[in-house]
Amino acid sequence: MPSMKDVAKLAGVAIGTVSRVINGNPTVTDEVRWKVQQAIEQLQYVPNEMARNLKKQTSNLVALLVPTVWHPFFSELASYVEEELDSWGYKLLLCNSGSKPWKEKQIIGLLEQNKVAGILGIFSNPVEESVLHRIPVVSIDRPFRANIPCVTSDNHAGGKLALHELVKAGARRLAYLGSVPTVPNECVRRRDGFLEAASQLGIPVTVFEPEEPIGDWNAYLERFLDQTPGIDGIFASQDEKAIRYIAFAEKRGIRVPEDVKVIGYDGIAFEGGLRASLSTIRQPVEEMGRMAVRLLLQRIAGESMEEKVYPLPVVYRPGDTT
Amino acid sequence: MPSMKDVAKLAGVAIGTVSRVINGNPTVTDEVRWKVQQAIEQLQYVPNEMARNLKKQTSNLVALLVPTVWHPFFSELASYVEEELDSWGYKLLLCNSGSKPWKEKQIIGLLEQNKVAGILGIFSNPVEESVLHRIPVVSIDRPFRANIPCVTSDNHAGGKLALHELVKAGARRLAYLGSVPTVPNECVRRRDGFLEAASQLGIPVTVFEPEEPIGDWNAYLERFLDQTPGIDGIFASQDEKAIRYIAFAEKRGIRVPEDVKVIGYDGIAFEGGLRASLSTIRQPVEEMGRMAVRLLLQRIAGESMEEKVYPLPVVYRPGDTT
DNA sequence: AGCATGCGTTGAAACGTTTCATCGAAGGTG
DNA sequence: CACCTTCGATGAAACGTTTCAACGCATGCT
Repeated sequence: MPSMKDVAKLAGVAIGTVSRVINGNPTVTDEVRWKVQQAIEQLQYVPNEMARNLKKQTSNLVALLVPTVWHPFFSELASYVEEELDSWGYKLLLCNSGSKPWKEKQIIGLLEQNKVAGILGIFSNPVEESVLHRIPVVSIDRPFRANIPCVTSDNHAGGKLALHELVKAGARRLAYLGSVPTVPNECVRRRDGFLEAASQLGIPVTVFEPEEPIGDWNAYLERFLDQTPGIDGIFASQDEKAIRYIAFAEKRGIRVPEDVKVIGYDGIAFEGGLRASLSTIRQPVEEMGRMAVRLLLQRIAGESMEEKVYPLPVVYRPGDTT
Repeated sequence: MPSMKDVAKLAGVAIGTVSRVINGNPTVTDEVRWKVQQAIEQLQYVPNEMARNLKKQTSNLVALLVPTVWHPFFSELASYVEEELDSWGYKLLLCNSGSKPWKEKQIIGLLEQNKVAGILGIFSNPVEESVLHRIPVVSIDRPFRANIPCVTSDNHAGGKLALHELVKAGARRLAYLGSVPTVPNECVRRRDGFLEAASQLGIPVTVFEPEEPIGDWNAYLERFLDQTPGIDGIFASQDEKAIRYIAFAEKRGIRVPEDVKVIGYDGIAFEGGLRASLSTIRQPVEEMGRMAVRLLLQRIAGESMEEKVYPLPVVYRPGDTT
């Protein structure tokens, strides 16, 4: 592999001059620039990014930390994040935490060693304060700490929207099928928006939330059905929950949407999926991904942030379940 | 950020000694090791991976190049690849090529600059010979060149399997809904396996393949229906095609599986999706991902490969469309 | 006592850049 | 003509590691 030294020798200039040509520094004579470019061409020289990074003490790598990329929402997100990063000359390091706090910590440690320029994450637990001093971090979906910028969908508005759409579809006896409320992802805000709008309209809502991550879905949904007799409308905090509910309910002879209307949240459900699609509150995944990247790059550039949580507008995507 | 120099000074030893302690070199006295570890602890020292990489002229980064991670097959693959890499101490660099040859080339160039340890890819066009001399490469799904190891599913066997399952389900007048045959992904082998098994049983098959990537699905499927009247069984070269066909056909009053049985290929279709699932030939995604990683790491370690194409066994996953 | 042996440690070179103080020549001014 | 600027180019230091030849010091052998 040829290095700058070789280029410099061949072009008959100093090594620093080669550097300036490569970095587009304008204080170079056209003649010299031409000679250097010739030499680069001839030697097929390509700059060694590692050396550059070592010198500059930062890399062109940005990490995206997700629970698992094998989930439509996260893979769609990753896709946009990669695209946006690429357009700014950064590369994407993808890490799966499996939602395990210890794994998350370990990964962040490794990322520090690798001197990534910044970290984008859907975190499962708060990021250590000390890390924040050393690496720019932007959180997605989960506002753990006040001092990390966080990009989310407008969960509160989404919850309200879900309620209004269920009512519009004719449902009157509603249930909320939620997530563990102690994990501060934004599901609680979806719930609160939903409940707030419901109470404004004087509509009763049964809230059903697990106390810990769900292991046995069948048992869980069985319990849900028991506790919500006569229900005719459901808002699920995530599409996946909605889909599982529907599969389970139909086996029990409950028809969707005739007997029960269902609205999910996320917008992951395979568009034009087999036979039916889920009505859902669609998160603005693309905007969230791109915005998170741009915020992170601002941080990397040393600019300060204006606000702390950036909620992005959601839309209702009608399907066949309302 | 403290460096080895600081640690060495604090521990009162030479800088090289610190290096040996960190790398677990056994030729270090327990006493010295202890002193160094104390110093590391005290200074909160973490090795700088960049400097290490520069010196060793390689990184702990492996790139995975996919057309788009926003496709269930690729995101599942990425997930397993990441996990396997992680277990070997490598990190995953994710790149989307968008199936664009120019983009693919550009990315590979950047990866070279970044001195990735190796590249795993679902390539859309042949990788330049010169690159192969410099970086270990393993191809997934598409055996472009004889000199790159390639991990695929056993497409030929998968095609045969599809035929037998369609016949078992009672179909007799079959069609193959395929992909552009000039792109040497392995779809042609699926077709050939399908046709071979069909001719052995003396069953006629209508082959329908686009000449270029499909733009207008409606027009395309319209044409397909016109050219395959009276068909009662379809093998689609990819799940996505199968799903689109079904959605389109049902609008035309064709019932699946009553009128037409359908089998896809990939195994991506959302398990337990809304109401119905696709019958499909499932690729062994996990095995493919892990094997590709292991092959690549062998290459990186300088070992030679035994064979060139590694086909992994597929299974039939029955759904509601046969 | 003299000498080879082996082991643990040292110090410096090297990896390939960027950056900065310095230098030399050309051009403008008094 | 001497002097000050300006501008392009130079050369070396620095980034934080790894690696390797060399070194000093016990130890065991003759």
